[in-house]
Amino acid sequence: MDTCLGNGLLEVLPNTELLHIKPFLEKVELPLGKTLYESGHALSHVYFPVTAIVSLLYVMENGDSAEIAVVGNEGIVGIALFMGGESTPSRAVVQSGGSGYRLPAKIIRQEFDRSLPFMHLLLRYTQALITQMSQTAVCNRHHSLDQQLCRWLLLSLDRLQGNELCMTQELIANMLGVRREGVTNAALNLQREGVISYSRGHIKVLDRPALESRTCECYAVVKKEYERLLPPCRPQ
Amino acid sequence: MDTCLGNGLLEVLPNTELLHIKPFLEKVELPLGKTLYESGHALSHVYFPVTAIVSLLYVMENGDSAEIAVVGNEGIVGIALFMGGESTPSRAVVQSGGSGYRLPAKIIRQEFDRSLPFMHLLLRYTQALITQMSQTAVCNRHHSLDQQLCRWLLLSLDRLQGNELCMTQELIANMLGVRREGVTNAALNLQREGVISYSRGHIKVLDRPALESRTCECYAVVKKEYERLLPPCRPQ
DNA sequence: GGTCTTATGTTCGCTAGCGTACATACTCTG
DNA sequence: CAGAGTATGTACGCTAGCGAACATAAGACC
Repeated sequence: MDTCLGNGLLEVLPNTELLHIKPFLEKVELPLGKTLYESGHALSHVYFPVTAIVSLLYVMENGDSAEIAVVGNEGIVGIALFMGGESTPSRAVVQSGGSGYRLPAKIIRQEFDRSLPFMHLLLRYTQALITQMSQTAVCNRHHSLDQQLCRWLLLSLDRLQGNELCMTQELIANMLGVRREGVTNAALNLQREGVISYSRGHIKVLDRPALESRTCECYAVVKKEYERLLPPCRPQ
Repeated sequence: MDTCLGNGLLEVLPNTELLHIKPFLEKVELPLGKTLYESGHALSHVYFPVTAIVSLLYVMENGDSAEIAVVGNEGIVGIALFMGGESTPSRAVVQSGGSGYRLPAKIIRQEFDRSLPFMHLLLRYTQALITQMSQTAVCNRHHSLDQQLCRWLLLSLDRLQGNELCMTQELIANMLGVRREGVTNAALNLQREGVISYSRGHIKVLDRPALESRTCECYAVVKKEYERLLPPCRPQ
């Protein structure tokens, strides 16, 4: 079925609009660790993740990094292409391997300018993304590593099927911009309480409500904003 | 002169586009502390600051706050109106009193959808704003209060004429999301070195290069991105 | 089955920034 | 010019998270 592309943005797109870009949509595998674009480099495609999750992260001069936002099958990677900048000072890395679609830069720009519904959809998504970025800033400022780990797990979980994710503590530390030992500590706390079980890169979430009760308000704010701005299914 | 509106976005707008919105542009005073919009409330206008500076900040449930970004005469306040969300989970507060223009929600939406040049301009600005937000997240994660104060002073300075700004340490602390005492400390350091002089809400920057050398890379990243995305003057 | 690599756990001293409490000092107002 | 209010300076103990060094353990590879 054409309607079951697996990416939220593509799925809510009216059929006429979808037909325009369909010929140029290319299914791609997005293996863990793959860099979709590099800071300052012009983008060649936008990506619509399906089962993959992509992290937008900023890498500092000294190598330290921090995640700005995360994109899954609800969104699109490469907003700079239709926003007009061609590039951003951040990097996009596949945080959880999977599949997705990509669309050449030229096509997305054409369609964006041509079709108001398409444009409005992408802009609403962009606004949701902005909220996520803002909340990341707030969270980085005010909340504990424990809380942030919960938020991060929940955001990732929402973008996956199932309750398991493959991710070493080292990688999570990179995303959160903290020490690996800090993540170990926070993860142990959660494990001791039976909220998750962790083993060499495999995290199983055993008690999601507990995770939600331990995280800060940031998670709920972002989630609510995504729900408000992005209707869950294609209009009939 | 029509070309001397004093707001960067309005000034680079082609004449034909400017004529469309001119009748609806209303000059307004923006006194210090005025709230232009409140978290979650639908916006009635967008604002184009001229001599004022506006802070976008998030206020947490417990009252703590954190600045997400700052907007001066290079930008526009209320992007949610054309991005499609109508509201945001943040608040816009005048951080430095002055003047500006405002435009009714309906007009900005109309013009945005009608005129591609106008749309592209606003979207490029929005991308610059996104960079500022991202960098705020990074800075909150990795940099010291001293560095962040320098960044904040520079960002504010860039949006003002002259080298003086009116701002108590209490207010700066609110923006940065830190304790007032922390700001006192950082400001004292700068004062001792002759970089600034501080007196009851009046900050004079005595040595801007010194300020730039003490701040983190975040300031330069944001500044460069604004320069890249927003041409400095109206095309002839 | 032994070795190598990678992932996770543990420890220790250190520092930035927090929370709190209070001291000073400028400025406005009566 | 005295007193109130506001802005800034100072001090002290506390904690989260850092940096570094090292210990254990689970797969992976031969």
